[in-house]
Amino acid sequence: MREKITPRSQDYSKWYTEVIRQAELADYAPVRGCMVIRPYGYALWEHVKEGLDRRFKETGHENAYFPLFVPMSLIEKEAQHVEGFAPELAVVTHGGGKELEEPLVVRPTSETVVGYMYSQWIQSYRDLPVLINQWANVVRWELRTRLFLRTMEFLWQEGHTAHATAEEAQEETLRMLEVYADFTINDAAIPVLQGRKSESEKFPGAETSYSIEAMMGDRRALQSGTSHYFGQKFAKAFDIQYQDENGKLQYCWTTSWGMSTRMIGAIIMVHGDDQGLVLPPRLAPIQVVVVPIWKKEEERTVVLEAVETMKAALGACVRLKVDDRDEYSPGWKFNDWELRGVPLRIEIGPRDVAKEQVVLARRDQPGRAGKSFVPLAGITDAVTDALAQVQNDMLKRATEFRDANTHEPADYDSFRDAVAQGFARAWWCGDVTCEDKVKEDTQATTRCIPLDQLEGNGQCIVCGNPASEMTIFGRSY
RNA sequence: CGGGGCGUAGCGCAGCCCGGUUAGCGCGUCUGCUUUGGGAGCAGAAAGUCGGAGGUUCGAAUCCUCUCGCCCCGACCA
Repeated sequence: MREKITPRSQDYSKWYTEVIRQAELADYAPVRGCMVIRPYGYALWEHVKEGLDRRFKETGHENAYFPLFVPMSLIEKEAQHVEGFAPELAVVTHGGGKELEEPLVVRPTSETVVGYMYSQWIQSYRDLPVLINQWANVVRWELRTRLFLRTMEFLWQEGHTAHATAEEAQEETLRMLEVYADFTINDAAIPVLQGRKSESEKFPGAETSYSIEAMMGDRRALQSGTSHYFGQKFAKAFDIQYQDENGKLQYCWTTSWGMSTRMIGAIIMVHGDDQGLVLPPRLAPIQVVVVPIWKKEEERTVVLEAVETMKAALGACVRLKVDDRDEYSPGWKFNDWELRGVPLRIEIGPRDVAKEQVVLARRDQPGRAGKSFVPLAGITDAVTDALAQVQNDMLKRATEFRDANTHEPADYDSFRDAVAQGFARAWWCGDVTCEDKVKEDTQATTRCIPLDQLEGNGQCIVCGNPASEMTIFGRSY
């Protein structure tokens, strides 16, 4: 028998790890800080990928692949970029039994190789914009790791674009931020705040960084996607130039944006409960699980026949799994599929077959509250409606939770309380010393400066100086 | 890198302080029978270089020295 999961209230991080391992999303690898993504976890990732990839294509992007190794000299071309990544680089110094003339960095991100290639591919304004995405793995030598949230190697997607004008590049940066928000809200059912990163939280080498920020079940923040505007910094470092309509040589304006397997961590922490995972229907590898129930052999035949009929009707429109394993009892299966977060469960036994109905149970509403009887005749509509309803309710619940834990403190004392319990939305002058003070006092950091700002001005919550922007503060992962 | 915890069967642990012959327990696994509407029962079976190296001893999971690894908490980060 599988162990009961540690309740979230008792030890949130233990709960998180246990859910991942017991639901078989991932496992620890023989290398410290690395994980194996198991089939169920990978299936979830594949749905994340599909949701994003479709949106990238819809916004005009193409996929390509750049190499894993980056010559050290390329990494060093952009000063702030090296500085930011140097401490977490994995470097290959030997190959084929010999010491390499130039060490190869295992990419922590690909701006540099991409920049190098773009400088060769881009000659004319007619070559622009270049809109490329790649699905890849990257390595960052993290000191403290956690499954999905921060592993040494992780899977992600990184978009890299080059444009003829600053405006175009800025538009692209915000467009992709919007794509991330759209995916996260509508597919992952996770409400997010879109905003700009402070100077200190910026991506190394970026002119402006944007992120989407979500609140986890323990009220901490998770940066769930980023989009960067580089201005001409990378173009100048990598000599990405084009000739404009007037024959003048110009540097490109570039962007990059990424979302990673960390998203899976967000899904676990935003929706999960003490029973385990709760997956949003749009991304769930299995949307509906059918648990047939019988006592006698003849009942088994009748029940399985009804299941087959149902499968024929439903299988075409939802990702359906029939759990006809003989070795487990129905109760065991209920618990098992709840742990795995399957959004809907159909129970069907001899009594149901006789009444031409099934029991439909919602994962997001545990116990009797989430159960209802549904006539077999209208099963397809009932199931698709229920899936849509679960998806909606999950987003609604997560949004209510976040809003209930987001405060607008009036003074620094209440700000400290607010940030200890969730998010604080407050005026901030933009000065790094205020940011540092907050971090020291409360461990909280600026998460982002939301794009949606109220009219007017206020006073910095820390120093009292005039401030023109409201900022979200919170403790983060 | 600082602090804490842990390495004994697939998983979770006991045994260690106080050395003793075939190293236990629960879950899981396998076989058989009975079961199946919220984590089934009985019977039987397989499975362990006690993280590694060295030492002390007639004898080491247990004592000593060294070492490797992992997890959790802090500083750095998608």
